[in-house]
Amino acid sequence: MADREKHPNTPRITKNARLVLDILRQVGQPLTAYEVLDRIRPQGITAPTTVYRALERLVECGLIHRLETLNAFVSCGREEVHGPSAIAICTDCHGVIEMQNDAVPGYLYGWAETKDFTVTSLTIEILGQCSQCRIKPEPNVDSE
Amino acid sequence: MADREKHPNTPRITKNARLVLDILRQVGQPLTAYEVLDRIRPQGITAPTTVYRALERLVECGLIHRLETLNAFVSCGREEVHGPSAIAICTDCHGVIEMQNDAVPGYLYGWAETKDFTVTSLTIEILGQCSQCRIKPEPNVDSE
DNA sequence: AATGTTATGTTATATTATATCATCATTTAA
DNA sequence: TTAAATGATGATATAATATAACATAACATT
Repeated sequence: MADREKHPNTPRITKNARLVLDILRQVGQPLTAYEVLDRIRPQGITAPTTVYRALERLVECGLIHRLETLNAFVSCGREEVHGPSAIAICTDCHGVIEMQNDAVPGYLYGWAETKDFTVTSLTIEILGQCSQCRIKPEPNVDSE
Repeated sequence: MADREKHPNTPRITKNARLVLDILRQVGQPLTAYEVLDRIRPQGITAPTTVYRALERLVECGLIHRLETLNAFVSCGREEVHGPSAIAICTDCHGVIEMQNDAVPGYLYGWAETKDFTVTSLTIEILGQCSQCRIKPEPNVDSE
């Protein structure tokens, strides 16, 4: 409630949004909408629409990120995110590293401005391999 | 052919890739795979698979970009692209502006390195409104 | 010609996302 | 206190995006 007072233009966190947020926080990794749905079924949620609505709300609240390159959603590293961030995603373990530095967004906004382009959203995603997974590569099933 | 000599690890441009590339170049705007399919049907192509294969090849060749935020594909502004670029996409007219500057990718690579993260791909997309569309807004259907 | 390799064709299906409309809950205002 | 308005949820259907799997064709090499 304090949240709402501080950020009155932000949608409130409804019952379903709460359920979805808890799942994403508990997992700590990106999940697709349907993966969320599978985990939320025990709570009586059966329709994709329901999950998508909750996810959309949470994105608007800045509590989760949508990862365009994975078609998935992940809870923010910090409690809440303000302004755009860059996200590195390990394609092996699906771990996520967030960068909250303003430098890159700042630069991109600046560039957009020179093109007389009005920015409404910024997506910066980096796919690759985290240090853990480089050291200890995916256990290969048929490595004879 | 000179191309293949210069970039031997790049897939060659096959018949279908050629067809798709020509369409994307002619249109000059992002198209979804199925929009490409519609325009390529007259050439006897009927299956999504065929289009996706061609698109994948063209992305590998660096001749087109995949736009993650639109699930669409657009031919490169330049003949061919080397290294990652930032792309601004107008949500009104779907026009695309490419930035080929190395600064941002360089910064992001640097950041990834500090996290000991090995980058395999970089996606930078900016959604918003181009100057044209800000001046002359979308003709609103029911503006009474 | 036999073989291997790459590209293409064909069918089916998986995955991701939205539209639509009905119902329920909560607030607002008469 | 009810009526109206608004916002959230539920339920069903379907749209839009993408891939799997396997068959055939084209082409190069031997």
